Amino acid sequence: MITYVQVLLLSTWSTTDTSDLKAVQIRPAWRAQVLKEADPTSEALEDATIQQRIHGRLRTDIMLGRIAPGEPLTIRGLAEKLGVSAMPVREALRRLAAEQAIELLGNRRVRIPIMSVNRFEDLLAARIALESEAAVRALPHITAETIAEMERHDTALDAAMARNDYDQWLAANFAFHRTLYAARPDSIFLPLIESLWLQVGPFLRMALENVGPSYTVDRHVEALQALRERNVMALRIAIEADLRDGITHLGQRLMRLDEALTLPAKHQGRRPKSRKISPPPA
Amino acid sequence: MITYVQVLLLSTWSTTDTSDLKAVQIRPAWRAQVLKEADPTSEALEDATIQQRIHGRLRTDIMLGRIAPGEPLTIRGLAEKLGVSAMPVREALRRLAAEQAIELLGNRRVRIPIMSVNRFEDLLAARIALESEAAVRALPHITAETIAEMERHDTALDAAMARNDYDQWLAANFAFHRTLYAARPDSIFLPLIESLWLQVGPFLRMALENVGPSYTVDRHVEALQALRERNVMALRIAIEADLRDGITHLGQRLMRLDEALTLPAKHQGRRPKSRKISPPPA
DNA sequence: ACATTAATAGTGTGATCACAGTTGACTTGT
DNA sequence: ACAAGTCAACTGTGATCACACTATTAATGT
Repeated sequence: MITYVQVLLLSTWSTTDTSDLKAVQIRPAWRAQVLKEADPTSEALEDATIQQRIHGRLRTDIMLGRIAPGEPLTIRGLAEKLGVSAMPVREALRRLAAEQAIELLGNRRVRIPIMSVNRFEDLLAARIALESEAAVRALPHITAETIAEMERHDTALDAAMARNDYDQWLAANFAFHRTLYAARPDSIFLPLIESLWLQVGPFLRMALENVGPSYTVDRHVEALQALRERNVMALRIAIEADLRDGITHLGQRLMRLDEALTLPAKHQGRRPKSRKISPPPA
Repeated sequence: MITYVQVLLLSTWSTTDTSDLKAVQIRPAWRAQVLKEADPTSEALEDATIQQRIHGRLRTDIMLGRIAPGEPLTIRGLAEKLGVSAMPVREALRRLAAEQAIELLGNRRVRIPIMSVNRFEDLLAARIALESEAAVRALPHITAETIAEMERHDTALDAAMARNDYDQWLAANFAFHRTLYAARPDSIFLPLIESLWLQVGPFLRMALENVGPSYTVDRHVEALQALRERNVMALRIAIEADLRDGITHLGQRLMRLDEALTLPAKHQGRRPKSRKISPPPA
């Protein structure tokens, strides 16, 4: 008899070290979902540079969690896959690294950053601090059209949730918030907030696929109501509650994970402050 | 090759089906801490890539306001000035653009973003929101050495102010705050905050040269006192007061400076109309 | 047999070149 | 003398190649 463990995938990586092995079944849904080809969005090629298109594509792929953490990302590989030269790809990757979306490790490896309890809590706190402030500062610029567009995104969100389309669910959720914050012209908040989304996206996607959507109370309608009433305090509360509700109990399970994992591996000692992967001993 | 996963334990059950079994290693908070790229603070690294050195140098130059807004920045010009090829320079510029430090205009022009009243107020609000939160979250990790280092930066700040050395004044001020926020390991706040510093830096420098240092009350000693007492509320208040006091009445003179900035740069090209980032599919 | 070493394929970095579009000083026309 | 038109130099973008280094595979030794 074999004991199976249902787990929430946080990250994957590869190595040749075979010490300390345990058997776990991996659900097929976790298999690496590589970039979908022929993404019909194709925001109008316009006159954008190739680097911009590559960047935008990889950006949405990461934000919506279409790229699994641990999946190998190489310049030449992406260039060949996307049918372009290596030049635009490396600039796009450099840009994504500056946005904290990917990590460029020193050993010629690129990966999506690993999620940890501390990092998750920090990301949530930063999102609440920035997004509630951005919402309040966007409030004076809200028009009826803005609210209408947010409502459209909200209905798209419900529809996506109804058919368990996590991809569209995440996209609609981000679009809902983005239209709110982008109402203020020349907002310096949006780039910072989207950097946070890029860091949370891959984890949210995996959490959704394993736990399912967790919105019991629709905070979006509360936010919309606060917008109509021009109620600053209600808006701030709604945004914070939206972020906290949709995420917190994922964070609670994350806590248990940390306990469950630190316990059996206590003999590994404290986590090293800074450790380099040592080259093969000569 | 073996694939490892970092997982969150959700549930366990038993069965006899052994299909689709894979070997994984469960190690909590495992971090492949290979040297990350771009440690922005310490640019004195010896084995860094050329692109990293260029990026770090331009980064501090912008943050301390050594590059005047409107000064022409070209890839080949910087490459020749720094004695390197154009390749590292363009990647460094791309990275700085992603950090909101510079603007890549559509008409083949690069510039430091111009300051406006709205943008300045947004930057101040974002700094307060992020930095006070980062300070509070760093508080549990503060040690005596941290406070000692911050005091050293504070004395350096006073010394720089005494001799009107705005360059060192700004550097010491940023270093003071950075050591505080960096006390929390793996802080995701620091990159976001430094992005804000990069946007405020050029303007602060110009304001200093035109108005002079404006610290009447030293909020840094209050912050240090709050750190020693582990007083969360006092720390938050001190940080916010520090940012607000040091900047606010600079903002009052912002109007005149804004005119002075936009006036001589009339032929710098129009603001890019389509500066928004490509939204994900909705 | 297993660990160690050598070899090979593959990686990011940096340099150089071609190209289309822009800039800005110069030429030209009146 | 002054404005409009012109052209050469310059710009960022993208492609291709060389190089040092790495990780994976294959060969080797004990």
